[in-house]
Amino acid sequence: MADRGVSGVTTRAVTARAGLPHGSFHYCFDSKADLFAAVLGRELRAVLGAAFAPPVVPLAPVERIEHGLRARLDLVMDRPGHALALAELIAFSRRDPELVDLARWEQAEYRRHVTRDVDEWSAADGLRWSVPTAQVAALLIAVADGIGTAWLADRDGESARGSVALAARAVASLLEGTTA
Amino acid sequence: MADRGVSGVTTRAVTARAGLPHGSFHYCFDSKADLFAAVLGRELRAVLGAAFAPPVVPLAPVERIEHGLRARLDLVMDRPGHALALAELIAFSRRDPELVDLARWEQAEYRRHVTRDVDEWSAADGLRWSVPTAQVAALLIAVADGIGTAWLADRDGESARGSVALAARAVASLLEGTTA
DNA sequence: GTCTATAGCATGATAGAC
DNA sequence: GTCTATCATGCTATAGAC
Repeated sequence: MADRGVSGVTTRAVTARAGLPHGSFHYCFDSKADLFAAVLGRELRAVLGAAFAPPVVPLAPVERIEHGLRARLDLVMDRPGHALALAELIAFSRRDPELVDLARWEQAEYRRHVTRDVDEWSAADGLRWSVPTAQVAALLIAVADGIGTAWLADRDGESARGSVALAARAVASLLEGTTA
Repeated sequence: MADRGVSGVTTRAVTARAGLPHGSFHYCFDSKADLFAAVLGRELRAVLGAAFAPPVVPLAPVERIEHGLRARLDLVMDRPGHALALAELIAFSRRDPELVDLARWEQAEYRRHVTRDVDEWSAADGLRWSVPTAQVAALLIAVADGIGTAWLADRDGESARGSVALAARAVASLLEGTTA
């Protein structure tokens, strides 16, 4: 999928890459939709895990936010084909009722994770937000997603990193008692 | 494409929907890739046009930014199938060298437009940004994109509008001489 | 220009030998 | 469980009648 895109994923291509005969496909997966569901589930869980794997060192708010956004961007920049494929698979899966539920659930879970993460370090540093942290989390996720998507299109790393730094400053301004 | 996704766009489906015989396809378009290029080009130009069609009334900076972001979000919310199809087509087109150049060019053009727009109303109101406006534009585009994508997934309009309002406040904090 | 018919191929899935 | 062979279908594209 990373090499040839979603449309390049045929049962034949999959088994050929695995060095297996074509017929073996259907006793590993019931159908192609079944394979897509498995891949989507695994990848969404991987993104969810990776986003919080490295426990962040103590940092000032702006740096902390920037660090989180950068981690997401690095994930995309390190494996563009991979990120591209996942984006394509997610876009594709929005048509399938079963897949869309899976993606939706994982996304809600992701948002809960980010919200809790923001809650935790804000509390630890005695910081207060001027809006509910769930809303801050939703914005952070949207920003990270948008910056990653933009980079996938223009491959302009400097611009993407600039957006990250800028976004971190902007979001940090939503902390109470801050001055721009 | 809006109804059945990119994979549902077959030469047969297209001609059937148009009430034409199948053979007519290839004297309207050289190939299916040709059709995709035409659709992508038209849609990208439409987005580019719509984003600046309604000349905004005099507003304070935060409201002005919020208005712009809302306009983009409304485009998505008004025609989810349409937005979904475009997102899928863009994801798909990143595999094709010819299509990717088209998308890239239009995206650069879009960024130039937004930059100029920000420049214009900032100058008119005598406002100054603490970073180059091109960077502000890149962030605005990423934010708008991310919020739209999030809404396409969860269909939570309240959350999306909240993100827009929040993003507007956050971005406005990048204006010089502002207090959060 | 318009349309029918078909070539030529790739696909997802399965039947059935071993 | 493993693999070959094949089915039935759907696809893009084109040839050729009118």
